[in-house]
Amino acid sequence: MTRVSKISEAPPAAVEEALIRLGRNIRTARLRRRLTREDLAGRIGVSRQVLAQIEKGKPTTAVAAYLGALWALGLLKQLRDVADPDRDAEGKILDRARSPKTAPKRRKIDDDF
Amino acid sequence: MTRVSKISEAPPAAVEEALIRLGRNIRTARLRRRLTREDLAGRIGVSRQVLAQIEKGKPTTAVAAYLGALWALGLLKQLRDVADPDRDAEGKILDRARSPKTAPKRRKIDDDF
DNA sequence: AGTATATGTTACTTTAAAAGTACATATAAC
DNA sequence: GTTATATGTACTTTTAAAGTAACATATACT
Repeated sequence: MTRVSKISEAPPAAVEEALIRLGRNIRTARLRRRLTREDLAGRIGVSRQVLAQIEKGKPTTAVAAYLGALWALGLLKQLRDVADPDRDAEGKILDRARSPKTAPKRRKIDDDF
Repeated sequence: MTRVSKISEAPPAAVEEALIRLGRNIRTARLRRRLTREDLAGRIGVSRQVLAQIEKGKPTTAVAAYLGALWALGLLKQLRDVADPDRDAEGKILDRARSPKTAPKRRKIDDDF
């Protein structure tokens, strides 16, 4: 970020809620394990301020910091199936028979006549 | 990032693999939906370069950009249960009966005498 | 209650993320 | 094959993320 993206500056409600929920869950997991912010932050390799922001669901924080928190809490495996193609029913339907290496071409200018 | 964190600079293998897998899955979902990087990036609100890095699993990219990609692909709901306290069996066991607002105190200096 | 520790918050500095641009290459469609 | 579009890559500028430090407040424990 920096020259912060629109998605980070004003995330859609669904994204904002997902971040807040994820942060809250990380906090709950930390407290259950009797870890201080300083402890967990140290294990992750970030400052305790960054961990505080993760627990608040800050959008601009590095994805690795979030995953690192899950990892340090032993919860990373729960991420394995997210966006798994085998589970993407919608995608399977759309993907009728092909697997292109790039998206199909769409012609910028609509055929006009 | 910037003054890049240890977790981003040299992520543990499990985190790195999770990022690469997630990025690859996002790419697969995009192609199945016949979306160009430019299209999807536009919907997310990031540049196409950032989307390219997401698809590679770049650790330092903002978490909101990743979640935004899942959101724009209709895959965000799969994240709901990640780190869900109700599913955190390990945490439940550790959390024998209490729910403190801060971590318990541990005494920095070992009782010495 | 008192005290030590945990967490919240702010200010400052350093540094790289992201946008924007340009050009090269790869792929799809013909 | 040709051509148009998609993707890869490199560069510059701008700006805020993350580290560090300091201090205030909240909470846990006795």
